[in-house]
Amino acid sequence: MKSVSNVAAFRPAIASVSQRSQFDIVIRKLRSFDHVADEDVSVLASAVSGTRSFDTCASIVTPGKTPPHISALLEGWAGRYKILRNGARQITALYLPGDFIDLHSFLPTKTDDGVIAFSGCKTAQVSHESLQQITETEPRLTRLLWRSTLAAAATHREWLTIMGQMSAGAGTAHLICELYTRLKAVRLADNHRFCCPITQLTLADTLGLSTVHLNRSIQALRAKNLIQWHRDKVTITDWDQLVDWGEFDPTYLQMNEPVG
Amino acid sequence: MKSVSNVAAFRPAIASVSQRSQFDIVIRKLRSFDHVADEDVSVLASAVSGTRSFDTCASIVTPGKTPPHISALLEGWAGRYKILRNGARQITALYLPGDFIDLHSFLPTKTDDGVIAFSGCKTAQVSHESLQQITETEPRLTRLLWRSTLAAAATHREWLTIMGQMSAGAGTAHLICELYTRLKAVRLADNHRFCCPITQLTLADTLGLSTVHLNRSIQALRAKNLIQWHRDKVTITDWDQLVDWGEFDPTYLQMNEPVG
DNA sequence: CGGAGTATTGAGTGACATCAACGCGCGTGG
DNA sequence: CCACGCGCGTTGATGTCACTCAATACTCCG
Repeated sequence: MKSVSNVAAFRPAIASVSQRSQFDIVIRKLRSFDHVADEDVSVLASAVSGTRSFDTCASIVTPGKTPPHISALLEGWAGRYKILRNGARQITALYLPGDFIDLHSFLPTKTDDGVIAFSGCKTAQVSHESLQQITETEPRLTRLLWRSTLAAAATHREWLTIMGQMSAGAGTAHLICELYTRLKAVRLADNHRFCCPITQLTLADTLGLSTVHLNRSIQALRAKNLIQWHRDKVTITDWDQLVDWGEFDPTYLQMNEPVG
Repeated sequence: MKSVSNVAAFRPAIASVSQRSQFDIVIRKLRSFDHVADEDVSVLASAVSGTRSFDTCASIVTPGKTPPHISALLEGWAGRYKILRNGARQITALYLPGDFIDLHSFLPTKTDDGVIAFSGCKTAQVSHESLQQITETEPRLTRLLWRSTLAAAATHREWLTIMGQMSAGAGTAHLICELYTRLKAVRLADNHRFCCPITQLTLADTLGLSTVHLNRSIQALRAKNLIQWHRDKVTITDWDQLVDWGEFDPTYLQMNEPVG
């Protein structure tokens, strides 16, 4: 666990034009699931009360504390994690731009896990009250938001399969396919290339591997000419084989458009 | 994968008195999360269109097929699973009496996993249309159902932590604690004893272990005098130590009452 | 130019998997 | 009632994937 300097910049409560256009990424994400009515877009966008910025390694949600609002990620990568007594850390979710981070927190749920920024991040906030109101008056939008939490749960199940049954190499391939597919859905990746701002340590904690072994798994993928990985630039040089090796089937991501 | 003889017994669509009392277990489960209004109980119970019975090893949801209705488990244990090319099976969820099995299926989600009965099971059905209607007119009940899917997601994250970071023995201890706690919440367990109708093979596929190693993990727990396990009867002889060894914190189960 | 963080490599160890055999309880059929 | 077979639990021997420890490179940054 790194230091936790939370550089939060509160904005005025009235959604500005620029704020709204930043929020587009969230709409793009929701549209990747299904058609979204313009009216629902308006309702959701106007529910945003402000944005916050986080430095790398800043704590977005502190373990054990229920945040006073729900957040959607506008920029950067973040992740949910849990720490065990021996210091081991498991990343249980990776949040990419457009993802809701803790949509579940508006229901009086308790969690003992935290959310950390893996790169510089910006989030948009919606108050619990606003979301509660949406569930009262906007059933269609409510179903859409519910659905986005269900897609997250399906991703959890896929990761369970990776960790329980797949080899380190296959799991790594699978995760790379997932990240590319999710980024592409919000137009942050294309041509089998994407920017991966997180370290191998983070990826290792996600896959339940040691950094050493993850590194060797990545190198095995390189040796097979399936990927290139230089600093934070990842290029998938053989998508079909990577998909095959990782047994990646994007069905669980619930997207309505094909991948390529 | 065993044979799949689906002995389904359809009942008339009008909920009978006995059917309604069977459905009580689902209400008990929902009440374990939060207070449930009597009106919501009525609405939900009247949405039940019938029950079905399944033999051990019967397929409750066939992989790849979207079921025409959603199901809640009234009796028996079931589980969601995914099979890989090499035949490896990962159990991604264990369903106990009172749990909704595929509450997510009413939203047009696709899944390539299946649900299988681990013991004789009975389910109650609610049509997608009824559930859709509930989301239109019953926001409070909708939030409650949403919440139950969020608790399932939190359980997935806990299992990710088990599989990624915990030893086989600690993970086994954790799962035993979880099962007892969940069963106790619906009054199917007490006094640190419960009936576990599933085989070690199933538990091993849940924890991502081989049967041999799971068996040795269980025996280690026995040797420490933490549990007794004879046929399908499990007795936790030292709850505090089992909780400690498995680092079990029931927070993620979202229950509003203490455990003991 | 030094230092911190990250990536990479090597060597040794350990946890868990695999393979194989045996016991045990239970249901079934003779 | 017993013989048989099947599913499941248990045990031992052996193999291997991934972890740990440790050291070295690379890159960025001050």
